[in-house]
Amino acid sequence: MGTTKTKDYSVQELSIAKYAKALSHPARVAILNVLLKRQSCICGAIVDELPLSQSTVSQHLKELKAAGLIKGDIDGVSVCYCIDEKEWTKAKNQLGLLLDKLMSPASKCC
Amino acid sequence: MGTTKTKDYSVQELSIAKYAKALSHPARVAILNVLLKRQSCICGAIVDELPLSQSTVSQHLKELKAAGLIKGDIDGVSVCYCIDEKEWTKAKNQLGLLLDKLMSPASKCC
DNA sequence: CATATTAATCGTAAAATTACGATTAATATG
DNA sequence: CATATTAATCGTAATTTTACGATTAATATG
Repeated sequence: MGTTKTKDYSVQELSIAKYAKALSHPARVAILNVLLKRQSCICGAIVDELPLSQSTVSQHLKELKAAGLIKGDIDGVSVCYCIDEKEWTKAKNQLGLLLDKLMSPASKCC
Repeated sequence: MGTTKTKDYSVQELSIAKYAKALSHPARVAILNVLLKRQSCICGAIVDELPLSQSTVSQHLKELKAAGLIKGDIDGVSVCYCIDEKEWTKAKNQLGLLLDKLMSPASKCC
C-alpha cells in the first residue's frame, strides 16, 4: 500500500516528520549549506555546486520550499533562493524539543 | 534512476541526512516519543500504541536501529527497545549545528 | 524581432519506502 | 513435549522518491 494516514499522528509528530523529511537527502542538506554560507543564492549557482542536473536540483528546491524552509524570489530571468528564517526557527525548535527530551542519567532499560 | 552517489556529499551532509531520514516518518517519531516517555519499551507495547501492524512497526524499529538512534535488548521472548543515548547526542549535535547556522540579522537576499 | 539564458515542469524509468498478512524462529508455559 | 507468545523476516503490492533529458515559459540581449 505505502500510504500513511495523517490523522493517526499528532501535530508534533507530523510537523517533525515534515522538517526531517526535508533534511533527509544529502543533496537538500548540501543546498541548505550553500544558502547558509552565501549571501548570493541564485538557483544556477546552487546547481553548479551540486553533482546533479538542473532539473533534479530544481525538484529538491521545490521540496525545501514545500517544507517552508526556503523561499525564492524571481529576479528577472533568475531566481534567488534563501532560507526562510521564520520557518527555519520553527524547525529548529520542533526538532530541538524532541532531541532535548532525553532525561540523561536514568536510562533504566537496556 | 533514483540512485544517490554517496561520495558526492560531505560526511556532515550524509550524517545529517541519515538522522533526518530516521525522523522523516511520523510513525518513527511516535515510536521515539513512546521510548522517551516510558521506561518500559517492550516491542509489543510500542505496537499497541501505534495504528500500524506488528510487521510494519518492526520495520520502523529496524530503521531507527539502522540509524543508531535506538537499540534493542532481547529478554526472553520479548525485546526491550530504548534510545541509544550516545548516538542520540550525536544526532542532536549534528542537526543542532546545522539549524543554528543562521546568522540572523543580515539575510540580504530575498 | 531573433536568439540566448534561466529555471520550472513534463515524461519517464529505476529504486526505495511503506504497509500488510503469512511465515518463521525462539523462547515460554501448560 | 505440545502449545502459546513474541518479534523478525518474507513475499507482495501500492506509492513515493530520485534522477535525467527534453520541453516550455519568461525574461534578457544582440
